[in-house]
Amino acid sequence: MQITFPDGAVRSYPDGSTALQIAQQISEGLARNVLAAKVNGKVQDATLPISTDSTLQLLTWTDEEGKSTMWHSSAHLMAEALEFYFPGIKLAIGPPVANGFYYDIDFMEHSISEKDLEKVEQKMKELAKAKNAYIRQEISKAEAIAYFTEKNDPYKLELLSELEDGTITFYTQGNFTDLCRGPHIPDTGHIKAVKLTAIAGAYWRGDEKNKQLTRIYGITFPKQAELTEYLERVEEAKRRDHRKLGKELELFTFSQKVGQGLPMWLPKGAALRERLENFLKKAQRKAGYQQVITPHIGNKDLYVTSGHYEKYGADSFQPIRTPDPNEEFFLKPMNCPHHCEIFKSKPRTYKELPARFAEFGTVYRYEQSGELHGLTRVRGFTQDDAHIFCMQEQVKDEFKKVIDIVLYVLKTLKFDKFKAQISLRDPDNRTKYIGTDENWHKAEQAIIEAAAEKELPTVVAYGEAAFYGPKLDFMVQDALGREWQLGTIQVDYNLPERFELEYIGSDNQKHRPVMIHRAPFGSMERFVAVLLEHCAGDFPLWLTAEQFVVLPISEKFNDYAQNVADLLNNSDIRGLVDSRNEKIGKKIRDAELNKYPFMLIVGEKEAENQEVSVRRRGAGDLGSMPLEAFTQLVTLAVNEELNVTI
RNA sequence: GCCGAUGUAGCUCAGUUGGCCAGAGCAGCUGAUUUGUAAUCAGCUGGUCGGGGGUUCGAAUCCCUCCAUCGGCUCCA
Repeated sequence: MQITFPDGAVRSYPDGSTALQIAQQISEGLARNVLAAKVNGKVQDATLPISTDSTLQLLTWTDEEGKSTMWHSSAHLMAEALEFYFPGIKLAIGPPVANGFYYDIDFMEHSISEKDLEKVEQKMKELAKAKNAYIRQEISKAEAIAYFTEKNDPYKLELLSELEDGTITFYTQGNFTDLCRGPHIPDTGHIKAVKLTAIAGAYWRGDEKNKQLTRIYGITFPKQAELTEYLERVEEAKRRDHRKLGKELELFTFSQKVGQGLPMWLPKGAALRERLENFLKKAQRKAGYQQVITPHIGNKDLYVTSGHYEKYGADSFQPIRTPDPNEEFFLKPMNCPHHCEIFKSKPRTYKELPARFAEFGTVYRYEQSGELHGLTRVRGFTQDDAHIFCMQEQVKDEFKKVIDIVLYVLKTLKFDKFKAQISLRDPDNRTKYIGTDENWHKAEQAIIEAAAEKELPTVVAYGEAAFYGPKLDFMVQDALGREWQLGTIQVDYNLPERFELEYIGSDNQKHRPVMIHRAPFGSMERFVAVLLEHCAGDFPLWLTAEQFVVLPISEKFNDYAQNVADLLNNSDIRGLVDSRNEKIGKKIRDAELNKYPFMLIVGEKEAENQEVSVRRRGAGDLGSMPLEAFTQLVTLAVNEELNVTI
């Protein structure tokens, strides 16, 4: 048979050769590293015979598929070790994930805590050393059912009941056999370093109505050094954690007395947020948006009309009562109903469309307590919201303009690695959504077409739409690689109908506008959180709280230092004086740690020559220069940061 | 909400076979020093050991409960 390699080389091998044998012929070293094989584009065991002409890619640790194969095999190894210590446990599923693997397990009468993990790790290493082969076995459904009936594992039996006879395989290594479609690494010997990272609860099949199983997360490596490196990366991520940086940089705080998930912005954080808001307001002004302001609460009727009451009423903050027993108000969970009423406040004509109402609107949502997370998931937050009311034929164009704003925001803040996700309805569960099929179809098409015309690389996610409409979401990762949705754009045909919005067309007839919801940041809270982790607290110069700090050599120069600061502040360069009675080395150290971008050191020489000695954070001494030269330096740097084309 | 873990000074952390008035570094305050590119020295202040209840002669330490936080799950208008 002819085997074609990724580099295009073609060689012949005896029919029935395995990928591992082929690797051995190339080199022993390669064979030792082969974890799996990609045959004709499909990943399979390296030990599986190949019988026809094929393309072959030998997968090792450097390939994503190689990694996930090893982690999948590691899940089996962990299961074997767990069965050793906890006989009778019931295994559910154990797949590889982005960083390692997990296994969901019903521990029955046993209980496990983090203290047990170490001995499980040890057992895994011991079993790995035995170099047990992962043996694949095709098995009939009846036999498979018999095996797991004997083992009394209801989860595997449930999985089996959904599989077709003739497609079922078992994998065995050492004393452990699992229902598994594979593929797996050749033997356990490849697993050299093991770390079990967490114990968590997880519902069987991801449904909270089902029993909660115990999920154990772990990660393995072919070398101890790689585990060490991985653990260092995790430590680095913790250093970038926005909760830690937010505290250190005094940006925001929480209080038990105020309540869970209710952030308070400290002076520096509030100033930062204000700069972000002004940055976006400016971009929006150019794009024809008008700022509006609406109250924090709304009458129950508003949300009955919008559909939120029915959908979320019971699970949200409960109504605010008044002396009038017939009156109920709700904290607003979103701004769109208010904006619909603004649209309705007077008769509209096609000439004023698109109408774009923008508001930094603070909303309140009762998120489950276990879901709250720093600034990324909170109960009270401010959306950089706007609603565009337009004619059907304007939808696509408006949508594209919004994409431009989102890209402008992301680019200016150097988010190069974002994901654009088209969130559509779950085709199997339409009851979750309000509105007609026809409207949904129109809205989904508008998004798909606009994204395509903007040549935005997108992924489609079914079931991720909002209950009233499909979305285009922009996702960015935090320091630990968790994905967060920031910017979002949504086309909505439903609310205009529910609110009976109308405009007079050029035909002098009444028409229904289409609504676009959009928030380029998403929310100020989440955006600042992700931005903090993205830049590790080193904000761009235009955004940072203090752009400079003047460091007098001794108290004798405090007056001159204050003079310098005042002059710079008057030219809209932000900063302050460190007039503490400390040595210059100490002041520099503190300034570096406080992430001030520029340190202006002033002593006798500078005072005499009316200059400042400039030190750039991270870069060091830039020499001394007149104040105007420094002003120019900062202005140029800021302009460059903000001069972004998309 | 669920599973697992954590909670000691503003911050980072010591302190468990239960036992003198609970410790350190940093920060803060006071004083000395008047300083040239990443930590000057000395003294001092600061804690209902997350809250409440219990066991005990005695609890930061053991038990119960509530709260908050962290890692996940479910959820996310």
